[in-house]
Amino acid sequence: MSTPRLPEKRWSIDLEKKIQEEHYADSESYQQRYGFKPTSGKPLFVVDTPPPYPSGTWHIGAVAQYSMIDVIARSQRLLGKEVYFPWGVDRNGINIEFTVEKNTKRKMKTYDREEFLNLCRETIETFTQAMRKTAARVGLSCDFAAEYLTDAPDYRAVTQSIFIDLFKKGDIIEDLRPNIYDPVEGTTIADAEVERISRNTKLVDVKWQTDTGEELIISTTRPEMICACGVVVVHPDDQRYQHLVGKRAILPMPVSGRESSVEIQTHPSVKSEFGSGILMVCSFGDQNDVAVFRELGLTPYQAIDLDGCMTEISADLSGMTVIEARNKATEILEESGKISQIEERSQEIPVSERGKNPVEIILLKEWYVRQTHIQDRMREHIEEIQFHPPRNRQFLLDWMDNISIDWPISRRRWYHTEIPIWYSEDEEFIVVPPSGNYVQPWKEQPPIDSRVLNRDSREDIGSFSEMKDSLGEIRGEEKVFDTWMDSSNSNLFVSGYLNHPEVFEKAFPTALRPQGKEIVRTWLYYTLLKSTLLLDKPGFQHVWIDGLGMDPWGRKMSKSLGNGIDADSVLECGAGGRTGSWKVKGPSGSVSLKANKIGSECFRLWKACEAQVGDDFHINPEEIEAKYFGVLTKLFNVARFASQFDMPDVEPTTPFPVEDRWIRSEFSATMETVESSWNDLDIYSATQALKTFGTGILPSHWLEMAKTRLYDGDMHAAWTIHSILKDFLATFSPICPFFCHHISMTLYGESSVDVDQFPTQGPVDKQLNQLTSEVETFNSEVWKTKKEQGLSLNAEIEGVMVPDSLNEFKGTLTRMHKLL
RNA sequence: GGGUCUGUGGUCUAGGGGUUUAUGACGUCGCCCUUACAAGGCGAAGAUCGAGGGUUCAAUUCCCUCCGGACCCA
Repeated sequence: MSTPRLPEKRWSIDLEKKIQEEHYADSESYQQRYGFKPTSGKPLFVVDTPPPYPSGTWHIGAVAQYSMIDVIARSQRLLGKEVYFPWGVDRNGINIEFTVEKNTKRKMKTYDREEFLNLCRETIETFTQAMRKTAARVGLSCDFAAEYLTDAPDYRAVTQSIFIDLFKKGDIIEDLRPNIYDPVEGTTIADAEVERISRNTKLVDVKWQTDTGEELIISTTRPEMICACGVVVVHPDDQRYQHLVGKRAILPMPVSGRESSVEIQTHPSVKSEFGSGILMVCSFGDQNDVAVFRELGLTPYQAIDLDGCMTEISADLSGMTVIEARNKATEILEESGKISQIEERSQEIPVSERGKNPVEIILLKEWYVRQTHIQDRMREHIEEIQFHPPRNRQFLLDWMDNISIDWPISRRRWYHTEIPIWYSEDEEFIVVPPSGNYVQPWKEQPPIDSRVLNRDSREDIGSFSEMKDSLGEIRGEEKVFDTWMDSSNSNLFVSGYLNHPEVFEKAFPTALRPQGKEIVRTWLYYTLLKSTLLLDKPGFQHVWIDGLGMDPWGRKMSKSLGNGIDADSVLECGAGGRTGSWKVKGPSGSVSLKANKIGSECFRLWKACEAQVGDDFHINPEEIEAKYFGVLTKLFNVARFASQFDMPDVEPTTPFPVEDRWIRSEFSATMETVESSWNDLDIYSATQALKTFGTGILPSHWLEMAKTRLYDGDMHAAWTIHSILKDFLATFSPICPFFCHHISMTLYGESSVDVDQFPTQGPVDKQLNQLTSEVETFNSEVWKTKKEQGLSLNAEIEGVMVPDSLNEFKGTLTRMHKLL
């Protein structure tokens, strides 16, 4: 008997790391293996990888999702597709600005703009490096050589070009509109960036008077906004107040530069049961106020300025911050006896997602992408996209039902893509750069081949070089884009839009958008909006929306709960014999979790097996190890066992014994399931099928039958085990690439990760497959009988009969169980 | 307050009107070092499918209400 060619007794994290490092060490062979070769002639499959946002450590839930995207990319290669699995890093945005502000303890706007941008770029680069390392460690087969950065000139140029195209088409407009504004960070934000937090506020019941001397009580949490009140409304069906309608209510606070009374009207949005049932509508206390103002055709008052301070119209409150003004207003009202009651209550208030600052609604001139007019067309396109799981399409449709205003895209920040526009001195004309340029209007002049457009009509007036002197002193736009304006091009960029038109033609709609469900309303929605506006096409063929990683008790992992688990700690668990331990805050106190070995292969296998796409998944390192490391050990040992027998050079031509025909037919059935699952992007089913076959029926039943023949050097048995194992490794390698690579290289000198055609097996023999459960049952019975009789499993046994239905298997079963 | 999704042995999961005495895995218990594997193998126990109603000849599966969880919105 020869020694196994797999010398290691079992799979280990150190072995895994060694393979991983070799795998990524030589970039030339790496690119040969995983680089995108658009001219290969194979059908293209472009993955719109979510470019991760570097922020220090990578979240374990995110890494789990990326590893599944990698499974898809690898399985598509296996199916013969030319896969582009890009590696991008999302580096624009307010987060990195905050990080720099925090690190240097200095606010952005106290810096020179250029100096601040450099600090951002340096900071984000260190985070980016750490991320690339984790990406390799978990086995991502991205095209790293073609790395794209969303803050790089080539990427930003695409964003700017798309902006100009949409502007020329009339899909981007400038307007003075109420905007959601973060006064602390000094920038406009979009609806999608607003979140709500619960906070205690004072609900003040203020006594108002009508012009006829009647008293009415109006409850408000924002007495400082009385100066911006445009109307007082009651519900049209509220019998208590019908006599008031049409009268005027006198503002209980002094105001300056405006009327001191407002009309009383009706509006259906009033909740009669809330407070007194009378509502003051201010410009702009909240979104409802905005809607009422628009519907009633009222002229808004500007009560808050860009610094978040009260304006002139608030008279005595002028110049105070909103909070100061609120307290002062309460004080003034109290002194003048106009408060009947103050109640503490908790209220949900809107804050900015990033800065957690209470937001205000302010009238500002901003840039918008028009979106309300195109919703129906978008829905038609969305119909054509295949969602995984199908139910998650609903997240998108629900969000779209709520779209009522256009998308504000300009921001008063710095580390973002600049709005590529210059204004003529008289503001009538704008200058835009030619497509493909990245420009920074706040510090540069327009490129010489820029065009001059009429600001309102968008008509092209002429070239900048010719008209230069007639424009007066031109002014570069200082504002930048919302980061989603960049992110929502990712599918266009990776599919070759503008830069590789010949690829784009074949690659769009982009094959796959994989993402988490928490950013459906932003990333997915905005991307689809753009493909509809720009190309009138669906942006994708498939959208794959995964669930969220949760802590072991089903709660979202977050810093504030202290229940987060760092990705590297899981991937490195077991390396160098070091065990992993985690302290996680559970619902009742801290819990210690321990694991001896996990690593990338076990981690990927766990995610592939544990949860269907779209389901939230609990992350517990102890469980990952306990449930899935054994699977690797088992498979490794099957391979190790096989590795002591040589594979015959050619398939034996003499007939195979029934047990070999049977297991090959079973394997064919498994391969059919696996192939169709990979085609459907169904990781779960593919993995389950492989696991069941590889750890169950193959070793437990067939191997036991074939053992003797293998030891005797039987060619049929050797051919059977190797041909199955080789194809098994190929189809399993999307899930555990390093594991399969190592075994296949050692045994066959070819890597399973290089297989680019789904292995074809012989036909399924239905009649043999029908005997499978009988074989399993019979084996179980014999094992059980031996146990009951106190016999060891390899002892001879008398009186057991092979049933007639398994007549064909009589010989092999008799030998296997040593039946007498 | 509203919407969407979700609730299956201790844990995680499959299934989805009758073929189900509900799948598999982990854990538990018992037995076994059997010429790949004790980081193994074999076997056993363990679930009135969240609760309550309804539709039906038949419900874990469909509908309603409630309870719990997640996400989103106002």
